[in-house]
Amino acid sequence: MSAKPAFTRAEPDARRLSLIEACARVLARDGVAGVSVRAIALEAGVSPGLVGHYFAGVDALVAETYAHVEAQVSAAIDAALALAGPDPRARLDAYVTASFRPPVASGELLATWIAFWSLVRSRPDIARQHDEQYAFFRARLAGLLGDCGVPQAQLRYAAITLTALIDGLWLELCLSPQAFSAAEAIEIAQAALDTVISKGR
Amino acid sequence: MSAKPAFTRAEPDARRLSLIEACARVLARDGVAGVSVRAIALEAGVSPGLVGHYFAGVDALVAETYAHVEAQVSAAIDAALALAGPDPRARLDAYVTASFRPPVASGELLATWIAFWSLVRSRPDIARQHDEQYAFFRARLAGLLGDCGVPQAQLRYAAITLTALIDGLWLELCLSPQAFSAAEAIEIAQAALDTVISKGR
DNA sequence: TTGCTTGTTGGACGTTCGTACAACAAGTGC
DNA sequence: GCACTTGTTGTACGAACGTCCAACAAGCAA
Repeated sequence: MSAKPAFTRAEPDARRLSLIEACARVLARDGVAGVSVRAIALEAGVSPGLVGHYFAGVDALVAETYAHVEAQVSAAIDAALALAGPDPRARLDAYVTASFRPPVASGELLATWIAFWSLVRSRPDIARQHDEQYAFFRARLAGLLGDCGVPQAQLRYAAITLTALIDGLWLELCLSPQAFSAAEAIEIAQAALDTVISKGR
Repeated sequence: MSAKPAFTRAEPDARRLSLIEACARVLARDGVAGVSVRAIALEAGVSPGLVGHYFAGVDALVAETYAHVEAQVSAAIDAALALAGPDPRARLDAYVTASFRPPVASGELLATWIAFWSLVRSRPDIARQHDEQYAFFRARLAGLLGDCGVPQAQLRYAAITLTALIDGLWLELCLSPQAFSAAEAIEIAQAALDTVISKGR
């Protein structure tokens, strides 16, 4: 008679991933306040002790969850870029459009971002992770802008400007979706693109 | 022989205010994770039970702290506007400049904002408070823009755009002050002002 | 001075937290 | 089939949490 196994032994990487995904779900459902070792273990269908076996603490797990979710966001944007083809301006438009549609713009994602932001000020390692992430955001956008003819000397300002604008629109859109629509956010961001690109010519 | 009083009885409004200020200090020092009834009471030099006597819970206290801190921010901006005199464009410049200098742009303030944001998704009353607050932000900016000649038909988009840009710059400036400087943020925001205003003419 | 109102205290209570660890069992190599 | 490694469990522990409330005392009215 074969009894059901008491647990299944997973590949370490797979188990880490399942815990990270469980953390993302808890953040999406209950926000920062709902995150705890036990809640995450319960969500992952795993005993509480296992969380400590893979992560130094909740903070570290949140930081890795942010990195994982951010990688998904980047993948979604890269997919949109690939779909847009080679035309530089079409690629920028695709970047903007993808930024304000699911899965990038969503209240569930916002919870992960906020949880991560709340750690930046007190944890130097997480501050560094944040800096690297946003430097990457700006660098990717600067590349797209350069392809559209924005001169090198203006790339830094242009990238900071558009990253901040998109970030601000994204944040307010996720926090209160009824203040303005995703379509309006796209329209606004593309108008800003027009200005930045035409100025550079 | 007059012994030292065991406690001093305060005006209800004054006591509420001291608790709100203590909450703001705890948020600034320890972030969202450090906020608890006991920590706030200790910071205010008051017994833990008193917090429950004035506020329904930590969430309500955080919401009122946000409102209070936001009122200080608005007061700082209004003071900058008053100092700028009557010229519409000078007033807009003052608005932007004040937005990126202390006390508006500061990591301590950010902690209060993040704590508040973390409550928006799960608490409908706090979501409403947020919506009203940002509607006010946009309305004030729309007023200043209208004084600069931006036509009525474009006021809504212009206000959304500039609020989002300033918000995004402010957020990234507070999170990682070394990515770009306050002076650069001011320069960027004023360039955006130029564009929006000249487009309207 | 006396009595009343009520802001305030401080601790009890049950819950939940993160951590640690001994025991267990799944999978692997031999 | 056996021993070994180690991923996994489940619990115990102390600390910290929010809530509650009886007792206390400051300040006011009479």
